[in-house]
Amino acid sequence: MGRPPKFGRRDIAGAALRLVAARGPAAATMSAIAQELGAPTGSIYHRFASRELLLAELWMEVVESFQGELATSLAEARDIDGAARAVRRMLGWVRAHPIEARLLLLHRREDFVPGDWPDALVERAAALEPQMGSALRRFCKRALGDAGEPSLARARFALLDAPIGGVKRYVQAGKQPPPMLDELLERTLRAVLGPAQRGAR
Amino acid sequence: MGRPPKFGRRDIAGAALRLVAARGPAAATMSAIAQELGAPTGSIYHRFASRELLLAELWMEVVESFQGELATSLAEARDIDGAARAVRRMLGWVRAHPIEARLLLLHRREDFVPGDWPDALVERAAALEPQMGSALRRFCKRALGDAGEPSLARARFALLDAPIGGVKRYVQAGKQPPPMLDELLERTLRAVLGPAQRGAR
DNA sequence: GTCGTTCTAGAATACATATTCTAATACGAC
DNA sequence: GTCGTATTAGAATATGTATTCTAGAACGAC
Repeated sequence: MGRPPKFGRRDIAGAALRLVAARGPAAATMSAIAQELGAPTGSIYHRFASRELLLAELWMEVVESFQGELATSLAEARDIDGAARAVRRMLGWVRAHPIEARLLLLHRREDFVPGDWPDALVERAAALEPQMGSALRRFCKRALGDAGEPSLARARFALLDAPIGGVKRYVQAGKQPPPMLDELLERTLRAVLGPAQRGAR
Repeated sequence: MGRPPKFGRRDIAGAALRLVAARGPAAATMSAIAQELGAPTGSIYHRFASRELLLAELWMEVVESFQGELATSLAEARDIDGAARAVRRMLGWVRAHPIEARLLLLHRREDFVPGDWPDALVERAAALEPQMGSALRRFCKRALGDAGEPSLARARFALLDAPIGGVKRYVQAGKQPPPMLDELLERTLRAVLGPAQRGAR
């Protein structure tokens, strides 16, 4: 019953994603999204109560995809080699999702959701922080035998900050991260998390 | 002659900087800046022709400060130890300029200057890219004996991307980067740029 | 003191954007 | 075919922001 939808949530979110990737969140105005989609602005409001909700959901989906994969592969990592695999998989995600990577790595949450999360998403948002945090903590305990703050900080740097910092340049340039980056990040990982002086034979 | 100024360019830029650091570039509206300063909006236009010009100049100044210091200390680096010193100095800059660091590291140029640079600043802007680029290239030649793209990519990662990625977390949190970060970044540097298997000994 | 000039003050304007509203449509159920 | 309804369509509205404009104020020169 009722007229069949011509523009679904998926389509709308997709149009917004393309705009964000190409010209940043500020460019994703309701009229720009509508135009990108060939729809009137009114139709968008049949699917999303507000622009904020639309962008918030878009952001959330991308973060969940990225972080979900990373947390999963980190949960499987039982040692440094496993961690190296997790980093490689993160790069794999970026290579496989260049558009989403631009949204995620080139912009901040605040540019999508200024202030607090809309009520409809607080629960999903609340699940995000602990997921990554506990994945890291467990990994530290398991692979390094210690989940104290110093170890945690090391792991955060080697598994998150350095990889993200390293890959951002390529995402920004619209290029695929080169294979060499995998190697650089693995070296970094071993230098930071590896046994202190294993090199001495 | 003429009425003495009550609000100078310096004051205005300072107010804008505080707003950007605290709530992002979008929050630095002309009225917000005026309010932060206790001035009417009109006065701002006596100093800056437009909001775009104001923000562009602010951004430019911070980038010049940051990059100038980095390029200088990189120019002095004659080997890996020198590079490590340069990285430490970069962290020093961040520690000494926490507000400016927030502007620089937490936001993108596009959030300040959408599109091309205003005419008044194209020259200054044009000088920025080559400065860093040639500093890196010279360093590679001098310290690594090779300025090919692979070496350059390594140096960019070890000297720019990894440090920036690592420090951003603390800047975001409004905290000083801990001393441990210096150590992590130095390890990274040596792992990425150092002689391949020096460890065997 | 008067004049010329540089500035403060803040109201008025122009414009862009999110959101709402009213009407028209296209389909399934009957 | 008629009815009910979810949807398209796009004009109308409300709000926020950059910018401009008009007065008036404060100083130095003379």
